[in-house]
Formats: sequence, C-alpha cells, structure tokens
Amino acid sequence: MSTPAEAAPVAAPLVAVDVAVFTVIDRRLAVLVVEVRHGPFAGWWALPGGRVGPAESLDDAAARELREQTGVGDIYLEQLYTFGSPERDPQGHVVSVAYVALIDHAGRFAEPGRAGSKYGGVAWRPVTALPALAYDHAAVVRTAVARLRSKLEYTNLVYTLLGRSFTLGELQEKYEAVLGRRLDRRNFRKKMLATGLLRGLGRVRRGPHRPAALYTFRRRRPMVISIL
Amino acid sequence: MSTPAEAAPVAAPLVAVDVAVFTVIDRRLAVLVVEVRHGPFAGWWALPGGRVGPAESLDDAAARELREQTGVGDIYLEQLYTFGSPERDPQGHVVSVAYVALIDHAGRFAEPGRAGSKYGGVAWRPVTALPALAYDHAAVVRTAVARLRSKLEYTNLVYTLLGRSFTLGELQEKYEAVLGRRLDRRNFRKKMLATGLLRGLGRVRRGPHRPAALYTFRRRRPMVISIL
DNA sequence: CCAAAAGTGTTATGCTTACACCCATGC
DNA sequence: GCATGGGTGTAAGCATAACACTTTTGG
Repeated sequence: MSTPAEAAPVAAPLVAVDVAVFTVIDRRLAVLVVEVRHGPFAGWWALPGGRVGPAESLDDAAARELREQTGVGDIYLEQLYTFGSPERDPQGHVVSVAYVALIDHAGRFAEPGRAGSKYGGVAWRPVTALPALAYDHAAVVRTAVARLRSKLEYTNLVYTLLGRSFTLGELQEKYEAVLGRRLDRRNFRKKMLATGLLRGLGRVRRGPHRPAALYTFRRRRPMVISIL
Repeated sequence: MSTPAEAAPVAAPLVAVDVAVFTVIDRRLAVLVVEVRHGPFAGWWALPGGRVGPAESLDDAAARELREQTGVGDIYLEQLYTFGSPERDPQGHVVSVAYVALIDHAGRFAEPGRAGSKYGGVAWRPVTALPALAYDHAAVVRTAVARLRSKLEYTNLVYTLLGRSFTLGELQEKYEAVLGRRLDRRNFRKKMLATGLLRGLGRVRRGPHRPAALYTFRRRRPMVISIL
C-alpha cells in the first residue's frame, strides 16, 4: 500500500516500500496480497507496504511493513526496483521502493482466507490468476516474476521456498512453478547433484508412492552459482 | 549530489537521484564526477544528482540533473538501485535512486578538465583510480560497474559506447575496458558477427596501420540477446 | 494389480576455448 | 623494413538436451 498520509497536491515526493512475497502453493507460483482499507482503492487488493520512517533504512521498512500487515517475518528480502511515476498514486507523489520476498509457505494463511485480522484480509493468489491490483502493483508483480525467473537460474535462491529437508521431486516442483515450464527429471537431478549444494540425509520420505530420498541444502544463504 | 535543502533532524526521507555516467577513454572505463560546492562535502567529488521535483518521474529527474550539472543529454539511462541508509547523507535522510548511464564520450570534457562552469568542475575519472567520493557514491560506482559487466554480456548495450561506425577492434576495446579483461580476437569476431547485430558498411577506416572494415549496429536500441 | 512417483545412463549436438600465421599500411 | 593492428580456421573439451524403462510403494 502506497498511501500518503499528508501529501499536498504539489509537494516533495514521499517514500514508501512495497513487498511482493512469493511462495509455491499447489505447484503454482503465488503472491501475497492484502486488502486496502482506506482511500480511493478501498476494497482492492494490493501488495503489503507503506511509508518509510524518518530514520529507517529501506530494508528495515520493507521487513517492518510486511510483519505488521501480514505477520510474516524472518524471510528472504531483496530490493527489486523503484517505481516513481507521479501518477502511480492518485493521492500524491509517492516513490515506492519495491522488494521481492520468498518464503516456504508451509500452510501460512491456509488458502485464500483471512488472517491479518487487524489489517484486513490477507491472501495468496496465483500469479496466473491475479485480481486487479491497486496502484501500479500489477507492474510490480510482473517485474518481480521476471526477476525471480532469472535469479533462480544463477543463484541458490530456491532454498527459500523449501523447508529443511525435501525430496528432489519437491525441489524440481519449485523450479517448475517459478519458471512456468516443465524440466526434464533426469537432467535436473544430474545438474542439481553436480552443484554440490545438496547433502543427502540418508533418510527417506514415505508417502502414497515409492519413498523418496531426502536432501538438505548445505548452506542456507544466498549464493551466486550457476545451477540450471 | 544528495543534498537536502530543508531536512529537519527527524523528518520523512527526501528523494534524490544520482547518476553514474560511464564512458571508455584510453581503453579504460571512466566515470563522470562533479565537484561538490556546498555542505559538509564541499570540495569533494561526487556523482551528478539531486532532488526529485514534486511531480517529476525518477527517469526525468535523472536526465534533468545530469543535463543541468554536466550538459550531457540524449543518453542511455537505466535505473540501478536505491540507496536509503539513514546515515548516507550527514545532513538528513535522503533516499537516492541511482542510475547508470553510458555514452560515447567523443571528446566531451577533453580529459580531466572543467566544463560545467556554472556548476563546478566536471571530470572523467578511471574507475580504477577514483578519488574519494562524497556520500556513499563509491558504493554506487561499485554496484554500477558490476551491473555493467553483467549486462554487457547479455545485451547489445555496447552500442551506447560507440559512434555510428566503428571497427571490430574498437568494439572489442569497449568490451575489454568494461569487463576489465582481454578477449581472444578471433573468437570475439566470430561471436559478434554471428549475433547478426552488425552490418558491414563496405567501407574502411584508414589509420597508422592496415585499414579496418567499418561496421554499424543494425538497431541502436537496447535489446536482450546473448552476446559473449 | 494398478496408479503414480522415484530412480537411473547414453548419445548427439552445439558452444566455448585455445591457438598461429600472413596481410596491409604508415612511418 | 619494421612495427602495428587487421584478418582468418580448426580441433578438443565441455555442457546441454533428448530420450525409456524398471522399481517401489499405497491403496
């Protein structure tokens, strides 16, 4: 939400942050949206966000707004792009620094429902079936998805979408959801194992079908390393 | 320059733009710096920049500040990153949207000299021998160089560093200056010609040595296409 | 026993890299 | 004639992409 509190018609631009949080639900890439409570966009969906405080860094502001509006914390956040068209907010000139975040949703906001109580509805929406978004947030999501697709191919960022242990099938599922295309299973395994990023746990996940070996990431922090 | 005019000790952050303009001079990557006139950094060098106007877009502000302070216009500009640490400007919280620009210098500011008269000194400085820069502008330049190096490898952006006609040797020289390493001449020619981006002019540049065939870019606008 | 996911190797192709010699010119 | 950059091809190694069958389990 890029809602200026006191923007006069002609005033210096205000600074806000907006956060596009992504996760994979049901093999589809989904983004977290919140309900706008006030102003011309009341009732619309928007990305969580808001004004940057007087002595606050941009990264801190993004993390704070996200936590306050959705309860989501301890999450991978990366600056995306800054949107500053004077027309992007009908209430005044708000320059918004957009962030991308990634999370293993693990059942948060169990499907399209309410959660943030105090702050209006919160929901995951598949990026392929987005509702109309307030402000220029549709453009923010487009830019964010493009960034994610390209970064997944040259970093180890997938780890943010997974729990501590996972099967190679689950790993591939995350890639396919973000990239929006199917990958060859044999080639995928070969390359992932060749990166040396994974460590086999020697355990197995049981389920409805043949049990699958469990893996974990050796290091859970962002690294630049060619993967696909 | 990220100089707030009226920042109170605790106030909403102000919005500025800073521009890192690059060119290749003498086979070295150089960045355009201006002399700071006022404030705690008076006498230091800094990137050109300044406050964003009330109803001005960020792109417009970057182009305007660059033109006003250095006389440089009609240039490739791309948003880089937004720097917002509360400590980056000792005079107050200024969020600065940094831009990268590229230009064929063609003798502008003939070597370390003065030019912007009204706005203090203007000079090209090799990125390998930068003076101390005001604010966090050293970090901006580092980030910008990293971006340039990576973008040169998957776009046709070199064209911004060259005039309308050029030899393959000159083209390679620009790549080597930005990337900071030598390239194999035969492989470079093969790949560049294979991209289909170039058109031979059927003319030749005469000089102190064997004449070289002249080429031009078929299209002088930014495109994403794997090159090196 | 059936459905569904797990697991596994080989081959062809294209791309990348390394590398050396002659040519044309101005001085 | 010499110094300097222009111009050209090939071979080896590597990474990528395409492709099918067997295994294990739960239901």
